[in-house]
Amino acid sequence: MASVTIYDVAARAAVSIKTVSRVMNNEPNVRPQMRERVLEAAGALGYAPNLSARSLAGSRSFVIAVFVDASLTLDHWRSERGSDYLQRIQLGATVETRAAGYHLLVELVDHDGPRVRQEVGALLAALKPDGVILTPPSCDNEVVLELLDKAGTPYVRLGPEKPEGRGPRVHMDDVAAAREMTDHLIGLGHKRIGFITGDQRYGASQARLEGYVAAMEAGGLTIDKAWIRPGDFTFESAHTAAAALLGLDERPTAIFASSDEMALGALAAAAEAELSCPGDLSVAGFDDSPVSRLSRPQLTTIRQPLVEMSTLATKMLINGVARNAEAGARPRDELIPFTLIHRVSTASPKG
Amino acid sequence: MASVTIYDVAARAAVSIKTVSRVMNNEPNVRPQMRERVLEAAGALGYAPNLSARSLAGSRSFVIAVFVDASLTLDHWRSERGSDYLQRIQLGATVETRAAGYHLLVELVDHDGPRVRQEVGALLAALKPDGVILTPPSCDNEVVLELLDKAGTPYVRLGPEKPEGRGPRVHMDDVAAAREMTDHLIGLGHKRIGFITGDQRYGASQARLEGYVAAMEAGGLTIDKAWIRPGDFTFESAHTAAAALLGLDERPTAIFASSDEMALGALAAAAEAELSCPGDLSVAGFDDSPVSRLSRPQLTTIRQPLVEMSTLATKMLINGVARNAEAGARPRDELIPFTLIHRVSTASPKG
DNA sequence: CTGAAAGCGCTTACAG
DNA sequence: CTGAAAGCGCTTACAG
Repeated sequence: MASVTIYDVAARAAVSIKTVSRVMNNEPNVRPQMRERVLEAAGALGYAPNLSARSLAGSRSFVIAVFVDASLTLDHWRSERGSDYLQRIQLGATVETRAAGYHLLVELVDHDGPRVRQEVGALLAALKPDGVILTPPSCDNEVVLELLDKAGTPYVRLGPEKPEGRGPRVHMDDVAAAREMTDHLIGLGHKRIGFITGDQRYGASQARLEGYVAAMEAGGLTIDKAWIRPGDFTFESAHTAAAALLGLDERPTAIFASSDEMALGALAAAAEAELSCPGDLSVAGFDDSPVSRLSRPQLTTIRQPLVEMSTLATKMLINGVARNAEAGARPRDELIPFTLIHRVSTASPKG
Repeated sequence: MASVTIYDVAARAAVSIKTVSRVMNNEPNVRPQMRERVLEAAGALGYAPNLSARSLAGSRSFVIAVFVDASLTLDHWRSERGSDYLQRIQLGATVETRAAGYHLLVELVDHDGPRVRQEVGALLAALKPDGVILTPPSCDNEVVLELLDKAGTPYVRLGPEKPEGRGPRVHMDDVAAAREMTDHLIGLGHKRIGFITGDQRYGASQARLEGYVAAMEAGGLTIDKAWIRPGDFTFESAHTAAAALLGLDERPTAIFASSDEMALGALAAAAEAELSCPGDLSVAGFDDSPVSRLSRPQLTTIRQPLVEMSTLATKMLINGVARNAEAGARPRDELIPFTLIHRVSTASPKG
């Protein structure tokens, strides 16, 4: 079926295509009566402007792209992990792009090796997106940032590690969050608190560890280095780590895992050691992912405002706020607040 | 920065733009030497063909869209459920589109009310996607199918309920899967098997119930209607349903939940009733979602081949297989096999 | 095997 | 407030 074009609408409304264009773009300088006629014709014909033509002729593509790391995504899938990080990021972006008449493109980017430059270069040249949302590690990749700057494509960095003047960012304070959770445990009376780290490929892992260390020090508690065990965000890694912690001569009375999924692994290890939670052992998670509510006891955790972050990032891109890299103007830096969700898995230690 | 166009490449290689076009599209009839020169020039210039221009001038847009229901998605988010259905569908589609040089667009569609026609019509007119992947309930929506047919846009229906001649589909047999799981429980020696249904807005919920009923009947077991309890795919709904089942005078020795998340709810109810799993009670799930491995005991469940399904659907769209609605030719119907994953949560009843 | 011309459906930059 | 012309960067259909 031949599609209906701006010419068909113009003919039916007996106006020029320019007038149709004005109406479709909500431009000023159209008499109400003309606008009415055009709208009527467009409605009757079921007209919708062709995106490709708009993009080619004009300066906007009505497309926002999200860059996601290819190998991390595939890894995540292969290791069958339950994180819904991407899903939440996407939800905010999809809803927001849709509301503004934009479209969301999900692009897998291979950040390892020398292909990045070629791949991202081609992506930007072919797509000409009006904005790009950068998830880790894209948000910290020098080549990606350079290419984006060179192409003049606005972008927002989601949860970046490197702050220094590299474009607008939207993030949360992982250090402060981990610190608050550790303070929560200390406040409950815990002195021996174990910590399970996340996958070191993510900057957040290091930040959360820092927060834990800072809070322990501020609380006057000396960290036994045996209390810090490596994990990689998987249930199994935390299961192993927690089992080791619980096998210590003086075992911790609380375990702070860097993700909810890992907290569940710690819970399983506790059950196997016949320790009740939170009676014998407190367990804290991080993320407030759906799985944090799928255990008994339900997990005390940190709520990451991922949907809010991607919603804001998308808005900035569409409003043009992200573009304001004015001479000397500092790029926007939005810190979104986290929340400690106190559920059932943490309590005061016995005695 | 002004982008590099086909003219720049043609000039540098000292050929016509048509030759550049041929090389970029891997068309025949180009001498190796010419091709070499063009490739060299394109590489040096960092040229990538503009998608909008290709789409406008040619017959392909290099875009595949996935239609996802808006309210179901928002509901899912609000109810904080842990299903990764969409994530898995998207993974297959993203990887496949990328491999073929295509791009994946995620479109939220509002299927309730009268807006569908306008919204989907505008989407197709504006985007002109080369193919559309239809997730439920898009795959069964008459207006969506009609619009797609009228526009001549190839599509694949993922997990549709209505089979009759409405375009190609890729799906799994939920009835057979539920039947196999029920047979598994019967084979273990269970006679009183409780069933928790899924959200009735999804066709799969009804199919799974049917499979359960069919297997019970085939096994010569009479179903007490108190054994079938309503759920909506959430942990809480199953927790309530399972508690009711366990409160029966003659309680079931096994519970088959229509999703993994619900199986975890059943597990929690069992723990509260001080019943061990699988010793006192067997619990089976459905989906093989990541959460099925996050419990102790790990869940026996049905693996849904979602990534395989979306991968195949995308391939069909890109290969043009989905387009073959030749006169009289029956649309492709691909049934992807499921797998019963026997883990720890199911065993023979005591005694 | 190669290329010159026309046109895809819009927006831009101008003119009136 | 409205419109005629040019052009965005490609592919199509055709000629040689």
